[in-house]
Amino acid sequence: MAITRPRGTNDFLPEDTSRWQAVEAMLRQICREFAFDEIRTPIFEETDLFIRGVGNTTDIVQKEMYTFTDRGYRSLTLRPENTASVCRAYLEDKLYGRIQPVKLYYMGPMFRYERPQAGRFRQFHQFGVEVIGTDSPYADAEIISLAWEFYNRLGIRDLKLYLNSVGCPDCRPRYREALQDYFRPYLDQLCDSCKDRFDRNPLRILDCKSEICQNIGKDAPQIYDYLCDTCADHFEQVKQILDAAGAEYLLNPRMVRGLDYYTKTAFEIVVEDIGAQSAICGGGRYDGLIEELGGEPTPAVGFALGMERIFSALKAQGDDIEIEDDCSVFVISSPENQQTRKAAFSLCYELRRLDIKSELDYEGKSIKAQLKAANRINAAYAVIIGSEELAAGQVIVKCMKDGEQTTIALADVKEYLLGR
RNA sequence: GUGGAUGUGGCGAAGCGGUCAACGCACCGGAUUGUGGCUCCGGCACCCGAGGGUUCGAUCCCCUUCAUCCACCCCA
Repeated sequence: MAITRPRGTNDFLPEDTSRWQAVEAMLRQICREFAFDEIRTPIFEETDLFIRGVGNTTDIVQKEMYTFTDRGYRSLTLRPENTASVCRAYLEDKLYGRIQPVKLYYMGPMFRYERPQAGRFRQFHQFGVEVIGTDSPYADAEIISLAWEFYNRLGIRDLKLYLNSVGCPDCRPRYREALQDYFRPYLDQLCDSCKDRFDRNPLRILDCKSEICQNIGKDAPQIYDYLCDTCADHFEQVKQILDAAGAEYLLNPRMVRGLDYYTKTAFEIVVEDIGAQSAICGGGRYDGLIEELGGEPTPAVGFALGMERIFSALKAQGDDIEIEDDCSVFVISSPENQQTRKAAFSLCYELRRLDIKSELDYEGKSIKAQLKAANRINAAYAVIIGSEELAAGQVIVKCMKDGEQTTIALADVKEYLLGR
């Protein structure tokens, strides 16, 4: 095979796309119930949007972006995530002038240049929601419950919801310093990646898989002791609202968000048994992003969930989405009689207009072969238009399940089949 | 970017230095007259990811390369 698809991309075949469509329909339905409207933004944007929006220090910006120069010498980037674009649209399209908050959802492909692995692709698909224009903890709780409801409806089990607060530009730096002060004496004992993390993102040391680092980090200061009053209060309210709603969450003070723009609430939904990339949904509050992009200070919350990981989880848990793979009617004609073939074509067309899924043979195969084809695609009925039948204005309707067949008038087939 | 595993027909899968590269599934055709699903018969890899090398001889050994999978990193 000469040309293959680019590394880390997938072809979704009919047996896949029907499942995707079912999940997408479920997501749209839930969004309707929660009063979110869809937004579609470009798949590529000016590179600077992501540098400013996602954060120059993040892995995404530093090594994972698909950036190219177009013929007008503009630097463009395939979107690695969609929140920055939605915020850009909020400003550019003046959504701040509408009723606040603005509640939007999106779904579509995202692109990150990473080594592929279980649950990780270079082109992957996210569904996400954003609530822009309110700092209410109810908004945080709302989107969390939306995500949770979705997974429950889908039937994914053993989910864990991790909740944390990562503070804000007022209080996070203080915590960061406290952590660095704490780890500094142990710096040369930490694992290699944690030595890097020390400067880049000391919060991540707490989450290291190495036992040594875990042990060293045991008595490290907790974020909760450093949150400012505003953040602490907000966090407290989110927890109380979730408690009141009966949501089960786990506080995870070590959970860090990868993207620079997060403030206050951070959450993650995780399923075991889909491999190392077990985060199936991640989100939080990003009160500083709109301002960073040149707008008025505007609070917002959102999350993104990975579509591919949904299917991994379903598969790992032995579940599948019910899909219809049968055809209702196969119309058969006599291969040697063009009149019957045309009559079959016409009947097929009419059945389709009645919303009856119908097929017929194009190749002039023998009746035996056509019946075989009907059987193979799981047709419920075969309608046989033979020369003799056509001459008499009749057709044979054969039930493929039990083999019973009856001869009826051609004019009556549609009604007959509609009644089945 | 780093590490490990793998790469034989549409799919699954034997063979691992020397007979025509097993087998199963799928697919195609046939088993008398216009009728499927079962059974039976027949067909289906000048080639073993690609390129080089070693050898009298390589799918099986070596090198390079590409791809896939898994893990690190990070994240959805």
